[in-house]
Amino acid sequence: MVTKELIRSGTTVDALVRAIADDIVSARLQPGARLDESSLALRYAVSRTPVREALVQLSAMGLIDRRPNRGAMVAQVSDEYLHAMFEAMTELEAICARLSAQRMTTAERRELEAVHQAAMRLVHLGAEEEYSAYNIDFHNRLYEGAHNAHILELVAQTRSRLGPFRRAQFRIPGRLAKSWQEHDAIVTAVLRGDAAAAEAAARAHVGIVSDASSEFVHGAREGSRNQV
Amino acid sequence: MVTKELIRSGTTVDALVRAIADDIVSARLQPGARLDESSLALRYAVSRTPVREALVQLSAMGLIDRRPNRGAMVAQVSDEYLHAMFEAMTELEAICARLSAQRMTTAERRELEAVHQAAMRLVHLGAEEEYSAYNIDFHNRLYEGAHNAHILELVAQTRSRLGPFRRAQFRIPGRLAKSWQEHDAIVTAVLRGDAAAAEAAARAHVGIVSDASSEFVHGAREGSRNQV
DNA sequence: CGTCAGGGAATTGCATGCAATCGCTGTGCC
DNA sequence: GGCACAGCGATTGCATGCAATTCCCTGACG
Repeated sequence: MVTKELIRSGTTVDALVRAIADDIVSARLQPGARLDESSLALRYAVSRTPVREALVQLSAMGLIDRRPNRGAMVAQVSDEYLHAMFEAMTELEAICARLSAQRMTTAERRELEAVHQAAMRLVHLGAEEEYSAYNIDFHNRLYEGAHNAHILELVAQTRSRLGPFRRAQFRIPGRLAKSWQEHDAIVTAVLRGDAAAAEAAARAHVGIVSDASSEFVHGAREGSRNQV
Repeated sequence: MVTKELIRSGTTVDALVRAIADDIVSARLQPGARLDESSLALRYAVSRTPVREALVQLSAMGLIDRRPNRGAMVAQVSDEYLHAMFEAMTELEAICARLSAQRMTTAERRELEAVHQAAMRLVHLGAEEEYSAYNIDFHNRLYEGAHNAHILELVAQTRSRLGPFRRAQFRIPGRLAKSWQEHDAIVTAVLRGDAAAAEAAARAHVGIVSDASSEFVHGAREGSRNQV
């Protein structure tokens, strides 16, 4: 393992959290991998103290599991818990869509539609990378449109924990067009201020994403069963 | 400030987290109060290292705010954010009620009804303390009946952060009977497996609790306005 | 041959010490 | 009289060292 330069923007601990979280979300560190303090300290050229604090934070985020006197490991997410997170995400998306339909300002609605319409081009081009960026932007707008800071936090948390299981969503053929059409249904309902329709559309949308990701996960795991 | 004996069941850090969190939730430590590491270390007769780790955890829980090189203070919750938390709680309760109606096992349904029916006596007696315990039990059963571990976590988090603002709910005259009747509507719907009715009943119930607590908070603050 | 007890290495948990940063106060200048 | 800057005290941030716990390996006994 090569020694890494730590980008110290802010405190050392924050930088460590970002670095390790990134390694986990990007699957460079796989679930179950042990994280011993000395190695991490050596690797990032810091002492064990900030490493420990970073591990505490990562544990609070749910990205790692820490047991007293037993060290830390990348969180093992059971199939059951993974399903629970996707289900929770579906519910949160539905709530945000409903509240967005009720509460978005005129400016927010206008921008949502603009971003969404602009993305139609990406579908035709089949630009997966760019569409993925738009997809994140689109959902963030729905989360923020709900005008509820706490729900925004719950969403952010759940999303970050789902991070390791979200890749390759748009690799499935035809997924881009389907996603855009589902977004379109949400946008239409939100613009009309139709809360019930927005909620229903959001629920249908995320449900499909969940299924796709879930299948991917099962494939990648090659049938192994894990527990929390 | 008197030195406290720390009940070390588990690790020192966990005990510290529990002790400090309890002080915050029980309002012995008021929002905005500074938490300097040396004082806490002295007070609980430990070194600054475990205190720091405890503060990191409390910060992750949202109970305190920590700024680099500036120390920690008990979280200042703005009225807006407080409202957001109550609204989020309403949504979570609604989800749990709906899922409980769909998913509770026969045993869970039976126990829910038994606990609920037994509490009728407490209403007649006006036993606020005991009713409060039943209330927590009742809601926990709904949260667990949803059979979704992640949503359970989101609920636990939100509840703990709402802790400081939840006291004295049942001091309002007639609140016990009203609460029980609202519970009754939820129980009836859940037992029937009527998801929509359960969700609606839960939404109505928590909404009222929120209002009651919110009023209490405003009174206690004597009109002072805070920010996150 | 399997099981259990004991000892040692490795790792975590906590204490302590030093360096760095922040905020406050006092002084000088405009 | 007010504002800016420098120095100082206090507090946080990080490094290091020691104590405590766990885990694993070895060996003896059933």
